Amino acid sequence: MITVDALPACPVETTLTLISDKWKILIIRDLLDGTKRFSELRRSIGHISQKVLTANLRQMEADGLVHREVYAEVPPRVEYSLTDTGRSLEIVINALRDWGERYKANRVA
Amino acid sequence: MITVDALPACPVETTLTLISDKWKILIIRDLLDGTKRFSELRRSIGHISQKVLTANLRQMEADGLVHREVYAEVPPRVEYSLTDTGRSLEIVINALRDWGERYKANRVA
DNA sequence: CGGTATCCAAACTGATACTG
DNA sequence: CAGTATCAGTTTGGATACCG
Repeated sequence: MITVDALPACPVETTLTLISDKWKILIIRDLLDGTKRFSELRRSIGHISQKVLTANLRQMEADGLVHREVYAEVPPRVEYSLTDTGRSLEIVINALRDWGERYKANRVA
Repeated sequence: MITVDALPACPVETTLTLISDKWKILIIRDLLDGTKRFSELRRSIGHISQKVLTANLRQMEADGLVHREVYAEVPPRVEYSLTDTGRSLEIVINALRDWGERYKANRVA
């Protein structure tokens, strides 16, 4: 858990502290579509190792962005979803998406 | 220069390819205030080494985000500014800033 | 299935020294 | 001033093996 005191003064840096890792943004992008299991998430993100995905999800859970629900079944099932805070990042993701689309369009033009 | 062909299909990932490095976002944040010399930029960003700042600026120049102007003086003067494409990232930066402010406010509350 | 633990190679970073 | 070059130290990441 990143405490308030440890957050940088600049709000831009605050956000970067929480999601600058590129995987985190992709995790949020994919969880915006709804709850996903660990393996589903791994597949939808693309090329990410189990270790790195786990580490990212644990941090995001600690930071209050992601909710982790463990079902006591055999075989085990673990589902990940966005918290309200995590979902509020949709605005940021959309800004990234819009800009990426325009950048590509300009490059082709 | 990242060619169009090399850009990921997902526009979110395209944007990340260009600016996911946290320094790049801070560089853009600071250049949004106007043209800056190398040393000014280094100071305004905070704790960044000369090597890393140079490397980031070179890449951003190649990607068409930043303009580099060298003045043939002694001592030399090099000024960096945003291109139109670079400046268009202001929307993204603002989204990051707004979200960071809200996140901190909620943490305190 | 969804992890954790371990090892190792590769990437990044920081400090330092030097230059046009 | 604004770099480039080099090298050691730290981090990061992938591969593998094993567990509840």
